[in-house]
Amino acid sequence: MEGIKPTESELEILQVLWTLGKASVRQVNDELSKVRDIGYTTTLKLLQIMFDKKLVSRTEEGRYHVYEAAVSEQATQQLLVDKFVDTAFRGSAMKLVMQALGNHQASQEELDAIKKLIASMEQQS
Amino acid sequence: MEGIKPTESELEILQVLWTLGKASVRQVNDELSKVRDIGYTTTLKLLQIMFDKKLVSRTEEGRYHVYEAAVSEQATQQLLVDKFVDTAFRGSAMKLVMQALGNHQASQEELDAIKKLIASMEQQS
DNA sequence: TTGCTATTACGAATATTTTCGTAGTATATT
DNA sequence: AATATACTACGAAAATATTCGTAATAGCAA
Repeated sequence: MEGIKPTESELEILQVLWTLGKASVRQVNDELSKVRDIGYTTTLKLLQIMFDKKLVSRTEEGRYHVYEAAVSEQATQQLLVDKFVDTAFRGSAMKLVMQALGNHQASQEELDAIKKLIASMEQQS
Repeated sequence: MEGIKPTESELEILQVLWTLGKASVRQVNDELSKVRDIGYTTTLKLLQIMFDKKLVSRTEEGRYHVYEAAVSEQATQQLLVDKFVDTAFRGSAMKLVMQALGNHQASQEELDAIKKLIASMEQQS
């Protein structure tokens, strides 16, 4: 079903599409341009490549194309986390969790959510 | 002080060096070969590139070189996590934590360690 | 000594990713 | 109608990462 890892640039675009839902090349490019220098045709080309890879879908809306993410944020993030744990943490997801947890600010709500998740994990075993 | 992100292949090599401590090109190559096909001169070249980038240091031991990681595992992982959180989780480390936590096995010891860490974070605020 | 082996240096081929120029086409504007 | 504008398609340049071949050198074995 899944399995193809987006490149950095492709991920950037997916972020935009996950936020906007549907978007024209122009809209995507406008969003990217807020963050960094990028030409219109670069964005276009990326979307075309992603279309070939089936990372995005598109519909002809009149004369234009409207793009949409074809992979879910959840599934993609899971894929990336899995690979990342392997390459950067030698397979230890918990080391990653500790590292991420230890070096970033977390609100009480977030901490509560994690505690709840841990509690539910302890149930199972 | 730091800041340069290793490529995938470079990270593979760092993993080996973090495990072995010091190692010759031959030793590093032997380790990599266990995992995937890679020629000796490829490993050599990578180590030379990493030496230029100061990711590894080396000493002349007789006629050959002995390499050693010049960046710590901790610091490198932190760098990678930071970038990863940005590109894959739009800056939300907690989303990463939840995702990693939710989809991997964790022993009771690991869960306890995380609970302890969370408790100490709650203290601070 | 002569040849075999293990090593380093280095250039360059290959592969991958990112970027953009140019051409073609359709719509809007004057 | 002529021109300007907004888009798509596509090839290819540029940038980055990976791979390996070849040459030079030093030690070792015969």
